[in-house]
Amino acid sequence: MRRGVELLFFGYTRLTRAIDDGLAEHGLGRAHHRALYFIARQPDLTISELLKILAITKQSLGRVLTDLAERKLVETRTGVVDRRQKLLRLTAEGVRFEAQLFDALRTSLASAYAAAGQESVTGFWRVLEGLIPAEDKAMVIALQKDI
Amino acid sequence: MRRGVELLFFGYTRLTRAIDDGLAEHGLGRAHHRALYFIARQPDLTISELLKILAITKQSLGRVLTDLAERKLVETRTGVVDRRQKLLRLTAEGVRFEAQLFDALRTSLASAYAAAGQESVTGFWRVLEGLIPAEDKAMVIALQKDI
DNA sequence: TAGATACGTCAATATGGCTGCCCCATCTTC
DNA sequence: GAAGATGGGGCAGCCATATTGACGTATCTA
Repeated sequence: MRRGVELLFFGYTRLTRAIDDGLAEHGLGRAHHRALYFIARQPDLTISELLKILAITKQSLGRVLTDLAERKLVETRTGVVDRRQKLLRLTAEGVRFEAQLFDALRTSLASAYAAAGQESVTGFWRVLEGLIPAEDKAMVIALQKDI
Repeated sequence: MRRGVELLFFGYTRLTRAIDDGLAEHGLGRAHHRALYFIARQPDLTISELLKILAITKQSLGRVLTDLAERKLVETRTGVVDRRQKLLRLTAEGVRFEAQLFDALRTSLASAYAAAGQESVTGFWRVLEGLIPAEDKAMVIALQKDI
């Protein structure tokens, strides 16, 4: 039990640290990366969808998105079916930047995957899925539909 | 790959959220819990050891420990072999409180473990171990010696 | 037309990090 | 025994990221 808690703590914090330098070059923090990541993942995401994923307040997200827009990493378009919505997308530059950050994550994860073996990776996923509360599960599964 | 990143993000954040209410009752935050946790884990830990584990600065930790001491959850004693050191310990109240918080974590983890099966749990551990950089590994292993 | 929804924004506040600098007590080494 | 290294504490100031509550506007739906 304690082992799981600790490994999760160390694994998560060390993985996230892997991209701090890349972010700092643009004067951004981890919060920006999280937004960037999920926008990259699901282009034309709306604000309210992103709010659900990140589980932060509108104000917190607003600041982050403003920063990203100022740096021309993210752009918004008015929704087609509902003009109140804003659809979020990465700019070409945003795509490049996110890919660069993701590369650092991928490198770390890939070496952990390789060291542990495919079977372990499946177990890793299974346990983590079990940690997600029922009310959030639908959202996470929706994300992974188009992996 | 993206799946691993996402699951780690959701799994970690959702697990940590499980204890926010318990902490808030004492006016504490997650930083306090992390200190509490590792002191519970290894009584008579020194300040510098805890600093290495948490990988934060002395000042940040200082504030946290002050809060915990004020609430009489943690106490310090002068080191035996080296009188400059302070050995950190939970008070009886601290032990009770940490156990209560840990219980929330255990409940979440236990249900994830049960749903995934023992084999998956082993894989979960293996992958997470692979995420810990070589320079931190010795420290984590030392922690787990006396599980 | 009335109400709900999506988004934006103001002000104020809290938490948890950081840097740089300086202090004291104690241990170690010469 | 003196000099320097180490463990710990503390100050001032800063930054990033989150919170709440309230209010405004555009747009959709009944």
